[in-house]
Amino acid sequence: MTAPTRRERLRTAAVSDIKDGARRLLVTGGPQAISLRAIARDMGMTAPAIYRYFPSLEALVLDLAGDLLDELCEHLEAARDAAGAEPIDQLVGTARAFRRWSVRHPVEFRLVFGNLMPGVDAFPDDCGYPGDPGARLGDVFITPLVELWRRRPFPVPLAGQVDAGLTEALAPLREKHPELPVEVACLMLSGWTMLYGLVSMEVYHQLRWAVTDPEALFDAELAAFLQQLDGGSGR
Amino acid sequence: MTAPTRRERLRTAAVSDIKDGARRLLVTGGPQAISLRAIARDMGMTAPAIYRYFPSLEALVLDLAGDLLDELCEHLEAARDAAGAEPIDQLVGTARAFRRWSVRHPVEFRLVFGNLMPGVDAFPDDCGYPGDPGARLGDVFITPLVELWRRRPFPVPLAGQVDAGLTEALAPLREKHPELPVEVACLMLSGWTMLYGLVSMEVYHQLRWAVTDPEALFDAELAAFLQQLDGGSGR
DNA sequence: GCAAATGAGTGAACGCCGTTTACTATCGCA
DNA sequence: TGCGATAGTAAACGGCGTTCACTCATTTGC
Repeated sequence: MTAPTRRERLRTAAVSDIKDGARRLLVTGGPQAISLRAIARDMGMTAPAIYRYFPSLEALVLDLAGDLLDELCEHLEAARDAAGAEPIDQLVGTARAFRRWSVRHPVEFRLVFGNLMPGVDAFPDDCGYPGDPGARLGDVFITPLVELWRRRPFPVPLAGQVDAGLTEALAPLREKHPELPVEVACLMLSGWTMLYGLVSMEVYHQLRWAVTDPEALFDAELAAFLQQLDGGSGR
Repeated sequence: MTAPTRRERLRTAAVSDIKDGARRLLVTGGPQAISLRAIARDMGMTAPAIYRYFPSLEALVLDLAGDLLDELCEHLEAARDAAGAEPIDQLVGTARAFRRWSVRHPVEFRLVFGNLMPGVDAFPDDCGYPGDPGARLGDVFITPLVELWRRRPFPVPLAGQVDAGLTEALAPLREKHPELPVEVACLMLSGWTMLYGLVSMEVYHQLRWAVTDPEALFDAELAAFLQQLDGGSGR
């Protein structure tokens, strides 16, 4: 690892200037407002210059989405680490942080999770390799849950009710966490579905017909879910 | 109601031709591929002619989204009515039909639920007035559940655990269905969250990292939810 | 039956956009 | 000092939504 040359410094500065401009446009005008010409205008440049740094607009947006996902993951990891040593507290903190970030950054949430372009997606089909941002997001939630199960296996609902077909269908998830019984994997997915469903409905304003304060609903559903993981510990 | 004039017939025919073209572009190229010029080209016309029928591209897409939502609702109502007289069977049929339609029409699902443009949304903030397509979608699921509760109130989880804040937050939903206890309203929302979350994750390919066969997971989660509504009936 | 009004459609234009190409000036290194 | 790599430019192409002035057929009212 050698010191970056002057050229390299200028280049990375330009790259981050471009991405800053893209994000500014994203936040003020939505994903559609990101355009090479507008970014270049803001920087006092012409549009073709950006092609020295990104092969296309789509590549730029993809890169930006990756940064945003990283930012979200750091936010979540910080919240988890600040929540104390109890895995269940870590789950509460991480879930609340996920909602908070999403509600405060609705446009960014849309870019990362909204499947706006093919390829811009927090969940690539194959997110197995280490360092993959999708896997990183998953791990923030999975790690405390696995630790909770390791410390004190809780009485899992539906024990023994999961049939062979579902067991086989869950193969990708189970390969990554062979230590978990299939019922726990199932419970985990159900929790993630609830979390993702509630947050995206709130971000997209699809709960207003039913609920005035989405946070109250979120906290209640979160508590109900965690109760399932808390086999008679008397909390 | 008088018979439509020749002019009116030609006009409605042109309108539906335009929307057919828009949908064809939507299905083959995604929401971004809908363009006035492409629609006009397919019809052997020029783009400005479409402004005789729609005030803007956005209005056209909004109209198309409304049609698609109606189509989905009809699909769901047909499935519900075909599921027999038992409310719980109706819920199974409707939920499965929702997943089926969404998986088979992923681009349409995206246009209706994906919040692509401000205003294109199955869930307007105020969907109270009768005939509203958003309310119609809700009713397909709510009606059987209300009927189930009317026939045989089931032991509801969390009975008495819902605090005043959540009760107040659920006001919009409860005003529409005052006969339901707040715990049932809460359960209903939790079911819808699961349904919507699972289906949109499947449509957006955000489950591939965990599951090979999303239908198996869907059926399992659906069964687990319905079990909560089925207080000891021994089904 | 004929003139006026209405409606549908066209072509040209404006200002956006992504992207490519050819060209120029600058920077870093030998 | 000179040379290659790099960053930037201007011009152009084709596509887009939208507006405007205009033509032509159809309908309507007298």
